[in-house]
Amino acid sequence: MIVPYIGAMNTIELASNPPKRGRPRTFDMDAALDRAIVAFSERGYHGTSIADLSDAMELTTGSIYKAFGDKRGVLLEAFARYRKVRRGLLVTAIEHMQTGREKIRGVLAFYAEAACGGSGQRGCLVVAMATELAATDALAARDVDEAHASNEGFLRELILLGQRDGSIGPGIDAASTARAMLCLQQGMRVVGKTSSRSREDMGRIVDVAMGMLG
Amino acid sequence: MIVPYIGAMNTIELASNPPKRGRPRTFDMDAALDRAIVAFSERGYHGTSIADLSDAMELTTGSIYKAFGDKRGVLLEAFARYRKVRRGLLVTAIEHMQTGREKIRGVLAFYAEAACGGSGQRGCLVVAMATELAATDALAARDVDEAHASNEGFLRELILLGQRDGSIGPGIDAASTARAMLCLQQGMRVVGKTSSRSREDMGRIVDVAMGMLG
DNA sequence: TGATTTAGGAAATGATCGTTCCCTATATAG
DNA sequence: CTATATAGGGAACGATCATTTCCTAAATCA
Repeated sequence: MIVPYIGAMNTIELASNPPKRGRPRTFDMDAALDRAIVAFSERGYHGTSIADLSDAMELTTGSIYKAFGDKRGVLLEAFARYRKVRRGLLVTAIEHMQTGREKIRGVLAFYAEAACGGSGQRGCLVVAMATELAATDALAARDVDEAHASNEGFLRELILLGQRDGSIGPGIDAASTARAMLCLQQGMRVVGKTSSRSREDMGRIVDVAMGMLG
Repeated sequence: MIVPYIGAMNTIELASNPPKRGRPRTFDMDAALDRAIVAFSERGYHGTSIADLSDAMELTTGSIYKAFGDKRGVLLEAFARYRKVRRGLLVTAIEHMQTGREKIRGVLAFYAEAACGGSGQRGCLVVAMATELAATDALAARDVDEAHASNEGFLRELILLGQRDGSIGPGIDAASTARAMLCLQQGMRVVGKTSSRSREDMGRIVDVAMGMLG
């Protein structure tokens, strides 16, 4: 899915026009990855065996290795899709909001909601990869760091937007506040894994966190 | 270490005066657990094999099973010690501070410091257990939830202290603010795993987070 | 059509996993 | 001293792990 950058035209061509030789793939790659995301998020990388993935993705062992190379390949592709899908949902969730301040609240509420109930217990793949693999897998660590930097940057831009539209005071340090909010997001996903806290409890966290905007 | 509850006197007696029959233990239990904590925090539960533990704890396979029953037993004891040690260090770090507000800052700074550099990459055992085991191990999930509740309660009491000593305004919702700060703590440990952020960056997160106290 | 290429999948493989066994060592109890 | 109880530790065990192999199926290319 993610192809190396060569140039705009080539990248698009390679991504959307894979070579049409041999028997075509019959399973739905996105659906399979979505199921892998659930498995890895719930049980972690080492806690998910190929047999588990085979069950979850509804693919045989051979097909998994044919399509992804190895177990780590499944994780890396699942991670890339996870980021893409979650970012898409997040952007949709806040695009109708008017001010930078409201959008920031929307982002935090998006994570608070994800940290509740079933999706909360399922957990966040970014958090799972960070805690389990960052220390031993350099590529995984880079991916996690990229995801964090991206999320932090997204928040920072929204704070700057809020300062331009006047909904956030000019005295706020956008970079540091974005970083703090990134930590809050990731922490909600950790706390949500055991979810003895209600949706209302998580919602109030958002209210409190908005205090960081002055 | 953990003994079944029989009665207050018996419990204390058993815990502090283990029966003195048979060959006495020759290894240092706390030192061994400290090494297990490092191993589990770095690589996670499933990512740490008995052979890894044997290397880290400087104990043979047989000795580990003799002393802890099984791999999960090592984790649970390591977790208990992790909580005890960290709480001790935290209490010491803030006891000289005068106001509730200052103590809260001290707590956040304690976690910010832990999230930096080597200890940041090593990671937090509470976070590791939450993300990897909460979904599949009910006892581990309960332990994590207890740890979170304890940390949240600790913060809440400090906020209430601050409201009594006047360093924190009476309008602050102690419960929700404590919960938000718990998330921030846990999130710092997640982000700290890839630690491309400097000690100064983490320090500024504390400044921003203090804004939640009004 | 026949050659080539890629996908799907069952069975086999070697490595590593967590765990147990068994023997020795060292303490206490009588 | 003998019996008993617990710790230390190496070797062995069955289970499970990730991965490979090999065969069939289904597409394109010439």
